[in-house]
Amino acid sequence: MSEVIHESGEDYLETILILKNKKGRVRAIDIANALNYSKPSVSRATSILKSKGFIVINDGNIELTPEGQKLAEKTYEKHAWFTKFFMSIGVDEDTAAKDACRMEHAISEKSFECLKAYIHQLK
Amino acid sequence: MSEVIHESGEDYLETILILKNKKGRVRAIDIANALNYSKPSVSRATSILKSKGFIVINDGNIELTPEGQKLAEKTYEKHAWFTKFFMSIGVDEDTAAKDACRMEHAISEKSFECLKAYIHQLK
DNA sequence: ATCATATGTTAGAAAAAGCTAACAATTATA
DNA sequence: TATAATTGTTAGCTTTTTCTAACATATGAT
Repeated sequence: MSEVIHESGEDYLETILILKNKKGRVRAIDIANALNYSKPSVSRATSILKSKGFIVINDGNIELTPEGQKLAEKTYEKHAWFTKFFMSIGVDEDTAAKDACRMEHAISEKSFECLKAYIHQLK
Repeated sequence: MSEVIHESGEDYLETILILKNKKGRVRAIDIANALNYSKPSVSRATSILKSKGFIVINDGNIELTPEGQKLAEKTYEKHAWFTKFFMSIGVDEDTAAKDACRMEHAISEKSFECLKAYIHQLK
């Protein structure tokens, strides 16, 4: 019943956002393919996200609520920023992407803002 | 049976290293107090770490094996580095410490080395 | 309209890592 | 030494998040 979101929940929301922007429409199967998860895993995850108010499902189409959208965007921004930043300092693309996937859940808003500002001011 | 170490395993090893350096001797109860975990949780975790060859237990004294020591040091170095770095860019101590606790598991050796080198070269 | 393929759900298992309750063993004090 | 306190372990539960197998429902092509 808790409104708490877990790491995997953030991953699902982020994936939904990316798929939405890429294809317009998001079904459970698209998430399963994107994350390489089984259909039942996605089915369960989406039903939890729905019950917590992060998504709604109309006719099989999965949509982010404003709250879900906000969270997804925050997560995605961190993901994109870290990927780019790591690559800019010499990390190979593969490692950069993989690490970004974890950093996006590990860093707080506060530290992220400071980090972005610090790196930005360098240029 | 896998030799894989998980995030929580790294936390235990790191805690053992810190306690060892602080007090010389490490018992299960010390870990429980340090991490605010129950005794059974520590009991189980140490028995797993032992079976994987990261620690040995003599007479109730928990000791890192060379492999355990190496991993603990790597984790601790990341922890210390991130804490200091975050604080240096304006993050409050509390947030810096909490974030470092997660970053230490999230970042790869590769990215960490690049990051350290990049920040160091700035000065 | 029927049959095949694609999509979604239910049921039940597993692993990881925490917990409490209860018991065992050790250590320390009166 | 006997009792009390501390430390460690066992058993069994919980949550989170994955899985497979089996079933249900939709979509789509002949």
